[in-house]
Amino acid sequence: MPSKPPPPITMEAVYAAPGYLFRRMQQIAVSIFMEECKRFDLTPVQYAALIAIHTHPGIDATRLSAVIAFDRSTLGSVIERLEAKDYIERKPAPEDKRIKLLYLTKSGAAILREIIPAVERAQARMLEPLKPADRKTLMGLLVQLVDLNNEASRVPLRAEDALEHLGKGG
Amino acid sequence: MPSKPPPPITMEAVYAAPGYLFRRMQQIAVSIFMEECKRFDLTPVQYAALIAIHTHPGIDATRLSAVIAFDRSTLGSVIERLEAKDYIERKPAPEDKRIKLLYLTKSGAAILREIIPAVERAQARMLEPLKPADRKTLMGLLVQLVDLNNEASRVPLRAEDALEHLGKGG
DNA sequence: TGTTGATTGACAGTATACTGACGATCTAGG
DNA sequence: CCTAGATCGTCAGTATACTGTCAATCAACA
Repeated sequence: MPSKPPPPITMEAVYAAPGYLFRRMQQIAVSIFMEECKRFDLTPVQYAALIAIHTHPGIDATRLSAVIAFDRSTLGSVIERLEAKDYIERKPAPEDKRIKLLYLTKSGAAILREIIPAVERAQARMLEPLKPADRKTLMGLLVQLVDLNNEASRVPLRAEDALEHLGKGG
Repeated sequence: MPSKPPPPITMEAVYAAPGYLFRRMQQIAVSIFMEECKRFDLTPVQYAALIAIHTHPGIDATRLSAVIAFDRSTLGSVIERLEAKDYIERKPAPEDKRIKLLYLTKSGAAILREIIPAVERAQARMLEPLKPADRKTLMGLLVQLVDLNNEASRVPLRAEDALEHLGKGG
């Protein structure tokens, strides 16, 4: 029986590959986000971090990285920049000298309120070319895929675990 | 009539946002690619560049950036690294002193042949958690979305345009 | 022909993203 | 109490990704 021939080396194969499409779509998404939000001087990553700190005041950097599925090393510089812009502040934890707790400043809370409409517009624009039914289908499949592939990424999302020690009386 | 209330600020909203899901999926895709291909010392981007140079020998950096939808600045360092690994070589164009033409070396052609099965495995693994029918649906929608949003990215894909001057006799 | 405008590759600067390592610190076990 | 292991923030190193700029070069036009 004949063995399967090797796949042809063509750009068409690249253009149809999941990895290529995910990278391309991410580039497009960032581009649209930055365009809608350019008057705010906030990147998508910085936005996600602000939301997480707003939702969980007093979170530390390691737990924050688990909540938004971010590399801890990368997060260090993100936090630094947010602090430099006076959107967040770091306070040492009294009971653990290793930890620094993160809080939104008034400035940070204000920018968050202001930027949200722009973010909503950006998110809508990313899917706009699709028919409404297709948007739902795509998002549904993506949520599934990201969830089922969670452990495949270096920094899996640990939304609940990360918060056990945060005022929930775990 | 009552105006729509502002959306709540929650992590759930972030987790369901297209931009967040695209970023997350890209992280996962890169992670899987690197895992399957770690013995080859090639990144996803370097792989795409090699394929494009293989398909279009003698392409220059600017056209290459259009063919794989890459920033020209970024591409400079990618080319540098591929050249340092002796997978490609740069030759000055005789009729235009600004341009350097890109060619695969024997080493580059060899690594390409060897890595392809690993890349195929990686691409398959990214979609593996979904049912076969859902994989097709997702890829179909993504291809559409990336194509229809092409102009929204800073470096739109220009597959055909870029090759008008390359042995096709315009 | 000579100048204008566009293109090419290169560079500096910023911002993710990941690997691996490190000292400081905390926790558990003996 | 004291040490072994774990955790925390940080840092160095590499690799995308984008913005903006620059000199060299080329093409087109007056």
